[in-house]
This record gives sequence, C-alpha cells and structure tokens, in this order.
Amino acid sequence: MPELPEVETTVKQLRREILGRKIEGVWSDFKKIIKKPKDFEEFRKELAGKKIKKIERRGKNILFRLSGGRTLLIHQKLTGHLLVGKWVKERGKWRVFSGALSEKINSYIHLLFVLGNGQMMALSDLRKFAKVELWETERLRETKEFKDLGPEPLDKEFTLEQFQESLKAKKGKIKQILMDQKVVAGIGNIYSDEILWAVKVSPFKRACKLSKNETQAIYRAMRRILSQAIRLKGASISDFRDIRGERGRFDRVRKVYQKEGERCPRCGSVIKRQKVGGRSAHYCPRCQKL
DNA sequence: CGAGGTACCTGACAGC
DNA sequence: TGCTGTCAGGTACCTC
Repeated sequence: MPELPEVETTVKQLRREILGRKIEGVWSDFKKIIKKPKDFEEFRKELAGKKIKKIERRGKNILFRLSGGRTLLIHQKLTGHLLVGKWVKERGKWRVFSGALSEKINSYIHLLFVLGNGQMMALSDLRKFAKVELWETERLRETKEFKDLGPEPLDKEFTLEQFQESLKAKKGKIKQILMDQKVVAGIGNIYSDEILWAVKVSPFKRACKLSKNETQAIYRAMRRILSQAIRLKGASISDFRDIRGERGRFDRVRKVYQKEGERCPRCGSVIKRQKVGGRSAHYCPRCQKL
C-alpha cells in the first residue's frame, strides 16, 4: 500500500479536484471491499446526495468528511489507489475517457463514485485488500483503531521527547516498532528501511537499546525523508499512482528498499534482505551493524 | 501483554 | 510451456 507520503499525495490532489462535489452514485463489482455498512444497497443509499466537505489524512487512512455528519474512510492497504477522471466500460475493462493522463485502461477498478459533471473517483485495487467504511463521524472517533493510532510523524506537536518516551519500553526490533501504527502513524516497509539506512541503525536493533543520539537521528530522518517523499509525490515501486495515474518519483532516490544484491551507495557493500516480523528488511550489513 | 502464524487477493518472476 | 514456490507498499484475527 501507499504509506504516508503516497496517501498525503493522494489527499492533496483530491482536495484540488473533488472538494465540494456531491456523490451522485456508487458502483462496485466487488462489494466485499465495503466493510461498513455490510449491505451495499445501504451504503449506496446513505451516500447518495452527500457533499464532500473536507478531505483529510490520518496515518494511512483517507477521510472524506461528508455532509450529514458522515465520514467515508478509505484505507488502500497494499495496492489500492484512487483515480479521478471519467471512465467508460469496454469489454469488461474501464477505459479512461477523460481526466487521467497516463492510465488508459484499468482492469482493477472495483469501486466508483459518480460525482457530477460526469467526473468519477475510482478505487483501483489489484489485490482487493483495501477497506472502505462509512461512519457517523462521532462514532469513528470512538473506535479502538482510531484511538490507538499513534501521533502523526510530521506534526509539530510530535516532539523528540515524545518519540523517545514511546521507544523506551519497547523490546521489539526498531524496524517493526517504526511500522507499528500505534507508535507513529503512517510508516511502512519502504520508509522504515530508508529511515534506518539513512541513520546507520540496524533494523534488528531493539528499540529500547537505542542510544539517545540514535533515537534523535531516527526522529529527524523520519521527518526529513517523509517530507522529501511527499515533495516527490511518493514512491511508485509497485503500482501506486497518483490520482491522474502518474508515478511518484521517490523510488529514484531510495537507497535500499528492494535493492537486495546492489551496492550500498555509501560504502559499496552488498545490500541484504532479511525477514523482520514477516516483512523483508533491506539494509547495508556494513553501515547498519547491530 | 507480546510474538508468531494465517487470512484476505492477484500477479510477476525464478527455477525446474 | 507449464507447474511450484516466493515475493509484493498492510492489517486483522487467532493461538500460545
């Protein structure tokens, strides 16, 4: 899935394109993607006529604040991405009619919101892991998932002291801790690898064993790299696209993620890949010693 | 509580 | 050409 920078890119572009629009209709060929309400007809009825008043990001979640006190939540998981344009269906596939520039045919559109002017917002999702939920805004705030979400790493209020405090008691490996949405919201596999390479810390190092200097370096690199990735409109290593179907440029500057067997740009050693908690960590065995 | 496995899906790619 | 196994930006849910 898109991580924080990719979701932020999407949200910024959506604000420009569809803020203030009314949802006129909903189409889906994979209704299981809508987790709440379970019944698609109910989902369709509740959305009909709602106006998109605000679009926000919280961690990796996209929140559409709608009229009538409702919030539409979309989590894109691994391969979901939102596209804005106008499509027509031809031989079972959605073809771009207007709006999107580079994505001419998309076989993975499973949910479409008709927004008026013939404009549409589509959720394309190869692996169908994305989740879509419609909430009463107040109820959503009370959910465990939301209350448990950690601070926004780019928030001014999120201080180094806070970060140090949250790592102090963690026995887990730092890579896993960085990806734990309860510790910090929005970091996933790409950016955790890139952050740790930047500060020469092993992904296997226990969070509680980090020195003050290391923690500070991670904190700073986290903010720097995420901001840089947002400026570059995210990473399109797999199939993330922005809402016009265009690729992000972070993958051009990444140093280790999915670069197993290549040379470390800093010391020339061969980049290794090793599992950490079920995910692949990519790192330089020389720069990032345990 | 934490750690680890599995489930949810589809597709690309390597090796036989 | 197929078949098999592995891997893929995430997270929920289960068991121990």
